[in-house]
Amino acid sequence: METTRSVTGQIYLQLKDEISSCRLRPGARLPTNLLSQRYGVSIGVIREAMAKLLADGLVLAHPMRGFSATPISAGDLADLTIAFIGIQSLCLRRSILIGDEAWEARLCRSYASMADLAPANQKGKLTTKFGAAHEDFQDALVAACDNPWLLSLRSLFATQAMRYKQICLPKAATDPDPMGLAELIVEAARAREVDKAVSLLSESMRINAKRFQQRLEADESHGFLDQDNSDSFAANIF
Amino acid sequence: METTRSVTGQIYLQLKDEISSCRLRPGARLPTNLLSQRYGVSIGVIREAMAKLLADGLVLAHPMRGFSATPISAGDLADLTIAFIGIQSLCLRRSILIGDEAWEARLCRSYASMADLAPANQKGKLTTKFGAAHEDFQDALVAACDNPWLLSLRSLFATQAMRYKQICLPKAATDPDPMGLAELIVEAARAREVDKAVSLLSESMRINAKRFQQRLEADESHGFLDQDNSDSFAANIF
DNA sequence: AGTCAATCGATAATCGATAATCGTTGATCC
DNA sequence: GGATCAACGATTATCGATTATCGATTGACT
Repeated sequence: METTRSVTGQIYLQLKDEISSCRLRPGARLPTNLLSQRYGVSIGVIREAMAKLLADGLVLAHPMRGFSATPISAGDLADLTIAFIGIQSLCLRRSILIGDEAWEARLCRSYASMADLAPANQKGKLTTKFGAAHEDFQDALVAACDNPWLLSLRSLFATQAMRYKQICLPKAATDPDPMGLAELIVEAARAREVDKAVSLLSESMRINAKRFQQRLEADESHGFLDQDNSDSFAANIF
Repeated sequence: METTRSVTGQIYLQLKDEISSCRLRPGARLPTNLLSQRYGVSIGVIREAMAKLLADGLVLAHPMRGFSATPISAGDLADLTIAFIGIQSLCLRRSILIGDEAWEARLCRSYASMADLAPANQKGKLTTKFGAAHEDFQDALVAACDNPWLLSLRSLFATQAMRYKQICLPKAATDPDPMGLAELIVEAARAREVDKAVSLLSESMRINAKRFQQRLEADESHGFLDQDNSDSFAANIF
């Protein structure tokens, strides 16, 4: 989309990053005038960036009352997980169906480099390196999927999931089995056992989501995720 | 979204309608200045509406070269069909899983009113009434799905499919069996035979898409869908 | 004559200011 | 004393004009 050259595109990417990383807190109001002077651009640019973020589901529009970062909640995570698993499964199905040797090779390579980083991860904290490797592995699984619609949907959900990762990972319990079912998934995928691969991947995603879910529910019971911190939104933003 | 009250929202809906109905031809350029004077609003409003249409996949953005209505093609229809079937299946699965008696009742009602209109349709031309009934039937199938993500994806694809309907239906061959597999689908859904219902619905959608596909390929071989009519875009728009 | 560069017209992207809208506060009335 | 309404302040939505960018055309140079 060559979004990096236009001012709007740059602002969009910055805001997307700030919201994805939860530096802009879920539920926080996003006044256009404050943002425009913060970034040194006009209000129109901010509004246009907001429109794109709206499409990503990263912000909510309140008519005549501006925008806010979309809140996160245990309930939304549950919905998101179901939908994400569904899309990822569709992509994987198609990927296995039409993937060639090159796809298999990349998948194995990706799995290997993730496995290399797993021991380091066992120490207790998830390194960003391992996180990146895990994402690369997920990408490799569906790399052969040729359907642009499914792929764009997948990246939509990946963006959403990112926010929950950022919120939950630092506080979540150590993953007892970071490699999960990865090896079995690779085997099933290479053997073109579609249903098996899909159900394994689904199970793997469900397990991960559950850890986040528990973390979120604990937070919610303490009111940590109150979306109504509108009075201190200025502090939230910067 | 209360989109009807703001100027941007109204313009968005108008443009969405004009593109969905193919009154704004696929591939046609959409110069912001022309549109702004056409609708009597500022360029900013047009741009903001474009951003939303971009999210709907109804327009394409060409950096520094404006917007155009997204082209349609046999290839895109093929991709779209696969993705749409996938999403619709996910919605249907969930709908059958948690649908109650009220859902069953609505489904039967919807099927009945479609069946009532089928004989009239047999005469040769698809009435808009039957089309609406068919859409209502599709909605009723997934009405019990409670996942907002899946539902919004479904409406996204429904919008896309609308364009192909508008283009292909008037020229397509008469549907020999307009009711398709509807009755079997209803039976399977009510019996909670998830896999059966899903595969029947998938098959039904595939058959429909195939008719459009053939029509499109015929048109493409005659060059009717050339996207490169940029010189006469003004004539295209109005 | 062919190729490359500078210029020109057309169009898109951005801006600053204006108009419209909402929530709130304070005064008035019951 | 409590409730209602009106004016105010804050914030958003919209506009028209300015600036930046693109593609094509013309002209010079090899």
